Amino acid sequence: MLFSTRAEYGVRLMVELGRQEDGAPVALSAVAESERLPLSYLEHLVAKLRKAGLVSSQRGAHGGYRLGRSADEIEMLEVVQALEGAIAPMECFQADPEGKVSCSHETDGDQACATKLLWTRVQGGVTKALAGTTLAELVEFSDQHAPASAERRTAATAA
Amino acid sequence: MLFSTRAEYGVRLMVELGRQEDGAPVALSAVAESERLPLSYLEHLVAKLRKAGLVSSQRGAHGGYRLGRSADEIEMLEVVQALEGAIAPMECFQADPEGKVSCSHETDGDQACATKLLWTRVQGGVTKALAGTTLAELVEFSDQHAPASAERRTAATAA
DNA sequence: GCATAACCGACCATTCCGCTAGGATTTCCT
DNA sequence: AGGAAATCCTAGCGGAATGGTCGGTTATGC
Repeated sequence: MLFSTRAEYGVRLMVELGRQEDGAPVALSAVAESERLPLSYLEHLVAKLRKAGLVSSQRGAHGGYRLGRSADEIEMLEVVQALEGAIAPMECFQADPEGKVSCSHETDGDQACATKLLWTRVQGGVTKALAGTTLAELVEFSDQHAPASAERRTAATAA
Repeated sequence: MLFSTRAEYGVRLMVELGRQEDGAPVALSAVAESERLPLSYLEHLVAKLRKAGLVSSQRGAHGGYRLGRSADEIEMLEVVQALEGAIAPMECFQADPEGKVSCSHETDGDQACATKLLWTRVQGGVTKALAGTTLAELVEFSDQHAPASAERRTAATAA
């Protein structure tokens, strides 16, 4: 498994927030209910998203969370990074912002273990996929394939 | 971390085997020494590679391991899969051979959670990177950047 | 027959994952 | 003023995976 459920749950959470057209904050309990995820676990995840500035919060009654900025300005790389930590294919692997990578096995002047070539490509593949997808895309996809969710959320209280 | 040290060590092992031009089998202890990896742990890893047919073994004195086929016919996707198991970005995610994906959240007729779009892209990115790299490439890279390793191996006994 | 090596299975310490619990704090509504 | 509703924070916990170790068995060359 490349990623843990943190990324899965967190992305679901972000999509749910993105579906809210008006600026009204969404309570975490509503997200937990409609996505059927444990509320107290979501609290931990949303904390990471908040610290990364991807969501903003409003405390107190009728409070909740909203996106930190417009959904089409949020690329999923940021989201996954906030949830899972820096993305590296391997323990020894560290990439600086410019995409340059370094490997901790490169001690004693010994440059470039052979695996570096491979992990660099993998790293490139996954970051490209993540950075090339915006939250807005996922929200749109979600609206197309599950337009009933708005009603589901209100109907859930009756069930 | 996308992958564990299993992939790292296992790939290093494969590269080391690939550097052996003649068909002579390489003892695991030699690999362990020159790569400075724990021998008994390597045994477990090489077992997975053998079961996948990526290496063949010769038992007894002067035995060891050699590549199951030519290095340029081994794509790294196979290697990593053998070591880490099926590659899926997420727990709920399963891809059949044709690349079609299914998500376990798609129960009760509910098709396609929004995250599926994202994970499909990620999956594509990493498998493309892995499948597009052959062991031969890594071996060549290794020969270029650390041509001293052959001498290092024999000199290691003196050190 | 002995050294060398591949094999195999059990175990083990540490860390991570997924989640719960319990509280404190802020805010709205009446 | 005083709930109720919500975010926030810290601590813990059971289970699984990680990254090994160890001891023993089998096969093979010299």
